This record gives sequence, C-alpha cells and structure tokens, in this order.
Amino acid sequence: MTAARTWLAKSEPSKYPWTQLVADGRTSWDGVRNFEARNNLRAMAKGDLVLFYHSNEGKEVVGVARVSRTAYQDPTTDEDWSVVDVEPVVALPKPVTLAAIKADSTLAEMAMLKRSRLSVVPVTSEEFAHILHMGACKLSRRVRT
DNA sequence: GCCAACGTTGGC
DNA sequence: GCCAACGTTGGC
Repeated sequence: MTAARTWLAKSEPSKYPWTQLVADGRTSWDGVRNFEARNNLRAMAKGDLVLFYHSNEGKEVVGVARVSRTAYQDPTTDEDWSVVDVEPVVALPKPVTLAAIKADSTLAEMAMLKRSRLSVVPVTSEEFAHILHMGACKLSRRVRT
C-alpha cells in the first residue's frame, strides 16, 4: 500500500461549486477530457485528499474533498474517460487564493502553477500541508486515512 | 471579453 | 510522423 497522495482539482463555481458538493454529500467528478488529467484520476486511491479549487471565479482553494470511489468509466460518454467519486471533508476557514499561492515561494513548484490548464494535478504532501495552514485549516482525526 | 498557453486533430 | 490549425481552459 503506497502512502495516500494528495491532489488538486478545479471546478468552475458556475458549473459545480464547493457548496454544491457539500449539499450533495458526494459527487462523481466527471467531464475530464484530458489524458493527463484522466491518468491522475486513475492514480487516485480511496481516501486520497483533494484540494477543491474554484477556477475562473474566485480562483482560490475553498475546501478539501476525499476520494470515496476510485476511477471508473465516465457514465456521460462511451469513450475511454474516467471519473472518481468525491465527498466533502472540510471547507477552508480562509480560502487560499491563486495570488497567495503565487506569492509564496514554497509553493513555486506546484504543478497547478506549472501546468495551469490541467484540471486535475498532483500536490505534494508539503504543498498540501502548507495550503491547509494558509487556509487556517486543521485536519481533524476523522480526515486522516 | 480578450488572449496566451497548450493539448488535440487532421492533412499531407 | 510532422506540424499547422483549431478548440478549450483559465488568468487577467
């Protein structure tokens, strides 16, 4: 068993905001149509934590979600794309903006900055912890996998 | 709303 | 298999 990994996934708030995930309790992360993003989805393990980022509007990390089901066929297409299921874990008390991420030298190597158009990217455990810290978010025991 | 970045498609 | 055209994402 490899160590749990952490990720960042983008959603446009006008399409599927964090509040909707909280309201739904669980959702399938569909619509990914990029090979690299798809491969990242397929690399997710159950229990992996995912930073939920609002693109276009807000441009900030707003919460932490958790993978509740690993990759399976995207039901919205016959083609070879995948979805995972995620559930909300906790909202960040202080959302972490893209500007704040860019301004922080310890986050300069983040994949989301280097590969800005990729909707699902890996996050190192250091980066993950740092963003939670910036977001004034303490992971409680129930979050740990 | 514009435009840069960049992944994907399709002609050759 | 190369590369130009095209489409989409996402920041500004």
